Amino acid sequence: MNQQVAAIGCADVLHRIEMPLSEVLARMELAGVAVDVDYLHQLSDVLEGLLRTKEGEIYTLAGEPFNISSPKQLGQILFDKLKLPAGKKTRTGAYSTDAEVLEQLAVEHPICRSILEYRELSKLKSTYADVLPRLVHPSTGRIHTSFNQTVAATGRLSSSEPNLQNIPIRSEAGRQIRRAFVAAPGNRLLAADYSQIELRLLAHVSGDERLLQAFAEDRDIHAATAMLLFGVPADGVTPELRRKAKTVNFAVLYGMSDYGLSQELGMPVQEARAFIENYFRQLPGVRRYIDQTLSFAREHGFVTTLYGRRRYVPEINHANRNVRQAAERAAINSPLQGTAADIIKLAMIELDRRLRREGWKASMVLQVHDELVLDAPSEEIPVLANLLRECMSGVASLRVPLRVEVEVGDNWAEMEKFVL
DNA sequence: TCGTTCACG
DNA sequence: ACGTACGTGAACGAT
Repeated sequence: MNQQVAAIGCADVLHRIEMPLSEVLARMELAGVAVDVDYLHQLSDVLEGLLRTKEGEIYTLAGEPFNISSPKQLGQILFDKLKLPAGKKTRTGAYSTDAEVLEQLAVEHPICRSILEYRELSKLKSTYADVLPRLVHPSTGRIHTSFNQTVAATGRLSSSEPNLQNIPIRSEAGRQIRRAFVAAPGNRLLAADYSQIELRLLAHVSGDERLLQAFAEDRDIHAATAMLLFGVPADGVTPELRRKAKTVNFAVLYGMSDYGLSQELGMPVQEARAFIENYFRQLPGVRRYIDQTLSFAREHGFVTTLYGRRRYVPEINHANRNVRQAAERAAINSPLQGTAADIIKLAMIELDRRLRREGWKASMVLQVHDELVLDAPSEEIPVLANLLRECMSGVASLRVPLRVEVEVGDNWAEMEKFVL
């Protein structure tokens, strides 16, 4: 088995990453993370009240009660009874009622906004507020997730039972869930995340001069992209231009199509295509990287990360265009997402080794793809914060610096920048 | 068990 | 003419 692994260039990934990491993950799972159960029970009650109110609103607007959580019943109310214009269909041919559709219909009828709000609150209550307290272990008083090493095709970890990698943060109501994740008594949470790691890796692997320079100067990368794309000076980058550039940057990482970008930016396909052409004109190294990656994938049937991890993309030469293009997007994205996974895994191994060798009381408790969370005694925080930053930023030497942002707080929602 | 929806990076 | 962003896990309703 070792010979076969070595023969495909994965010896380092196996012996220097995955095998040592398994012990680190075991320690993290055993350590668990503290949650404030009383707070979650209160939050659940609040959500229950808000849901009841919202439910009544929706029944009144619909003229009858129905199961709001049933996409089928909801579709009948919206598209048959209220005669709202149906949008896209689902894979099975039913009219979609997802957030994107409801957002568009919100200008037509107030019930749509109410349903969006109901959905948000319902998600928070049923997936988080009601479930997390039941998963607190009776003897440790903490939640012990599983970090899965062999699930994600790119080399990322996944987390299950419960998934602690999708705890809400984007909405204000969602952040109330995150507040329940706390440090042990006398401790604080220390969190560090890689800033723009996938775009930095794109700069590294593509060698694109302007991208490299932007990161060397530690520029706001989306603003810098906006300057290039729209030909404006730094003080001409409006929030709107920056937002568009940010979308284009994400689109590149995901192997964009002109159609996909046009949908995302709400503009004609022609315009989106012009954006893309302009992007590649300004950043020719990125186009070369994409061309070379696709060409390699078509020839070999797989792509690799910086450390030799493979993602097989057998459908890269498929006759069906949709199938083939999906494989192409995966081939473009996987080396970036996968190298980022390799890098944080190496940092976790190094950090764990130092925590043990040097006798720190702190524990690594969570990993969320580009972020590590530690539960640490308050007195360890100042020095530990620097150790954490050094481990994460120093684990790989690339053509761009790996910037790490460190935060401290009493709970996972209310973190402040660590400054020393 | 599958489809839909939605939480995260 | 058509139409998808990459990677996950979980709850819920319908079957």
